[in-house]
Amino acid sequence: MGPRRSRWVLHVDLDQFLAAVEVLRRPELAGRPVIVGGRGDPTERAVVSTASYEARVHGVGSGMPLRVAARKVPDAVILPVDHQAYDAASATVMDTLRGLGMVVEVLGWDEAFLGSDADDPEAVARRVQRAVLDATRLHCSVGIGDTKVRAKIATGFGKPAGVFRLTRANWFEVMGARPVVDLWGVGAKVSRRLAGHGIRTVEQLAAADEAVLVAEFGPRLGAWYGELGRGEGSAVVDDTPWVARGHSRETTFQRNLTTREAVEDALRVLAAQAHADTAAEGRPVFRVGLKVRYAPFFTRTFSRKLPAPTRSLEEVTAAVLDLAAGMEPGREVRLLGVRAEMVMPDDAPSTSSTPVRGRI
DNA sequence: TCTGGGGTCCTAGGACCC
DNA sequence: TCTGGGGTCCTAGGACCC
Repeated sequence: MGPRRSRWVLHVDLDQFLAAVEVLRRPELAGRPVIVGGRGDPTERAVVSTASYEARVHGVGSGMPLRVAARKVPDAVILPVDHQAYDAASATVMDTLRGLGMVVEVLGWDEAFLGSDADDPEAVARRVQRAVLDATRLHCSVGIGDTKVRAKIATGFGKPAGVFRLTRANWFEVMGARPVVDLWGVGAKVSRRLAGHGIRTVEQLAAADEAVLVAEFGPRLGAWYGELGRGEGSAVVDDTPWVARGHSRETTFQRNLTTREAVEDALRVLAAQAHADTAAEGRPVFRVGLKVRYAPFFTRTFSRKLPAPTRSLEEVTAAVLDLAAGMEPGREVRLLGVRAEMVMPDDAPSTSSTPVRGRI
């Protein structure tokens, strides 16, 4: 179908997705605090990917060290991340959404935008929830908006398993007095920089002088933050399949690496994995990156454009090892990562209008 | 509390060229 | 001898999202 502007944007978000999938295949876990993260071992260096609502009431959330989560909820069931299981569940959900006859833009494992021209979007939302539940036994929440930003933010007010409508008509009533960090695309850092200009709430951001925002954040981001405060932005839902810019593999070592040989061995493995991901797409690599996190927690990146795009693992590996020559000798290494950026296919869409576009 | 892994996009500064 | 202005490419770093 391609990009479509429709009357309504619906944002569909599965509730506690990873934990819900785990509970489905282990029904005895229903009602218990379930935490999914790392290899499921709270003594390891790992963080929480998803916690069930029963675990969240104890203050456990995504990104929290597994060790800490386990201490907060001693009787929690801690499970390893099982990519294959979530991929499969996600595929069923997305196929179900596509089967409803609307444009579907997949945002990640557990999220999608839908475009609808219906007179009664709440009825559409309920139909979506029913279809997903029937097909997968998973619950989802649906945000209804007149822009993507509003639809996305609306979903949070619908959770769990609800529907919420956020449009130009109620944007300031609902969001105006809230802190800017509640906006999709504003994090702690930007929030702090905005506070430096006396901008703390969504309505203050909406009314902010664009020249001030541009001076602080640059031409694109500055203008975009202003729009964000007003809930404005794209309402185009695009089902064009996503084309990855690159692939990366990184590992946090359970024990820091201390020798040159250990670093090189690890880099060969990571380079081979990243290269395999690009090879699976049949696209050459034009740039490689190396990420190093020294102990205790200091991160440095190196990258280099290759003399010419290549499909060769040997060339990718050689470039990575060459970049590693820039590492500080003698410092303990906590994490290593390798990134391979691919040549874009000729028919790929150039770039999006939305600066922040994280995907899983 | 001691901080994962896989992504994306933006900005800034220096090099280089005209 | 000192000094322009603009454009593009490259790399590092920052911020955010799920």
